[in-house]
Amino acid sequence: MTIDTSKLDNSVRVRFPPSPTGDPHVGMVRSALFNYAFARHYGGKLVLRIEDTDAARNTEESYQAILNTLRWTGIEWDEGPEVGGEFGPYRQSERGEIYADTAAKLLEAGKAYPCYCTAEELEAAREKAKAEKRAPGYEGTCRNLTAEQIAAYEAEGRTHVVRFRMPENRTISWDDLVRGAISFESVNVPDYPLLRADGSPLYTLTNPTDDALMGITHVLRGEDLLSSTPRQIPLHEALVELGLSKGVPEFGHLPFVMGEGNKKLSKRDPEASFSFYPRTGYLPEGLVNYLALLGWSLGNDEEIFSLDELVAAFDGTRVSANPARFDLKKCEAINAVHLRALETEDLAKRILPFLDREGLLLGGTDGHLANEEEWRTLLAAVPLVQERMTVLSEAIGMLGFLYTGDGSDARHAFALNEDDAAKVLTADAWPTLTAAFAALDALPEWTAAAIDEALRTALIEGLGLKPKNAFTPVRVAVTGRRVSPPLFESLELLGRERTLARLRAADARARAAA
RNA sequence: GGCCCCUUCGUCUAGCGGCCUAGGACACCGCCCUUUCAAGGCGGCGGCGCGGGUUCGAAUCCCGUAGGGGCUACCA
Repeated sequence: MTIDTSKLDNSVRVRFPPSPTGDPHVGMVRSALFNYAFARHYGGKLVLRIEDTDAARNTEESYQAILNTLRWTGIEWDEGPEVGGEFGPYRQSERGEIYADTAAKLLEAGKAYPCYCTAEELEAAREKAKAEKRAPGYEGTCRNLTAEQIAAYEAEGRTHVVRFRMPENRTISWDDLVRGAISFESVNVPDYPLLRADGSPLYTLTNPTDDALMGITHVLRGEDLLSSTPRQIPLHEALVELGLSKGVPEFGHLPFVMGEGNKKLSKRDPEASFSFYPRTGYLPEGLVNYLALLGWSLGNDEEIFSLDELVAAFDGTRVSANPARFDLKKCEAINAVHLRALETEDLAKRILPFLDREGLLLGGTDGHLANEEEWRTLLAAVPLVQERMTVLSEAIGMLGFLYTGDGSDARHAFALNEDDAAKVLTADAWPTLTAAFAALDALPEWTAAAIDEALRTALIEGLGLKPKNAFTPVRVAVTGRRVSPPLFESLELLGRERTLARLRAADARARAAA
């Protein structure tokens, strides 16, 4: 909203700091995307930092999934795991000494203090405050302990956490990149823990410390962290005072990505999980485009753009402060536009793994998913289905009939969709099928144009059928479904042998029903 | 409860005092095209939460109010 562009040059350094717990979430991907676009737009750097300070919740699978997610999406990080950088290491679990040292300095300077309250005592205080309708935060019990009191606690064998000492009577404010002026009164921000009783660091310490130490200039993160900003700013200031940091970063809080109802998109919703998209056959181009639209717009009426175009346009000034509802229908529609724009060969390559996953391919040599014939068929079929698809997995249903065999090979055998067959291959369909068989069996030249002419002559002129009634039984007989790619081209691709065999089988079925 | 954020069609948004009888996209509904389904074309439905101000003039500025959301951990 209000960005001083004079300060935004190639010194821009932003970061994406995921916590490797669970499946990557689309909200997380959007956050990474905005940071990436912002960094690239200003010629700056994107730092990937893994915030794995909660050993109990982190998993290696999640860590790998995050890296794979970013790669699939096309988000490249300039510093971080696997690429290194001068501010590493980039996994917080490997930065223990840095945090211990920082905490010690904070403690020594009086910016932080040991707190001997037990979890039970804190819980009791919270309950009491709630009952008395007071703010339930930490009340500063140990904020001004004397040396004697500390010694007494130690003698008791009590352990302590380290708390940050919030400044008193101060208005903490900043100019949020997304929301403009925001301010909190420090009395409403309790002293918060930096170190656990076992001495291990908490997010509250590691996140600002690393932002400071890694020279982060702009923090673009979710709105859920907005209320932690007033505690982080004084910590940043303390780090500057201690000579550990050059300055306090700018903050921008991105709107939530919502799901059904008015709740944050939860892990319950299948579309919340990033893995849904590659699996279903969304394109990176499509997902990136849609995700960028969640809280951002180009400003004109254009909604279709590439990652590069996003980078070119994303200056950080057009981010909306409103929460955005995730709309899978629109995501599909955007994806479909990108899918339709693909070159034939490109689309064919992307479809291949889906056919393979379904067991529809015999496969080629040298690790190719398809043999030459299968690949040629696909190249010819792609133009027929391209504008009928929104996601890649749909190719399975639409093209499956071309990749089913007669049972003698390793592929799935051809099978009719039972619902469609029951509706269409009825008793009165057999004359149509018989006539179609005869016309095609006699056809000298097996091309779409010739098939078209032969079927029209035999069925529409010969039997006096309406096109819809003439072609639907043929379609179901040969492709197995009432909805298929264009019929004549489909028959041409399928070939005379399989077409006639399927017509004959369908004819027999229809006669049996008579 | 306290603190903070948010509020334009069902959804995502454009709009930053007059260009707005509010524009686009998705969804939805018609019609056209058509061998199915799509795609495409044309058209339709549908919105500034409410109340006060400020102003010649407010979706746009201010105040209030209502509603929604977040935070309030020795999680991140």
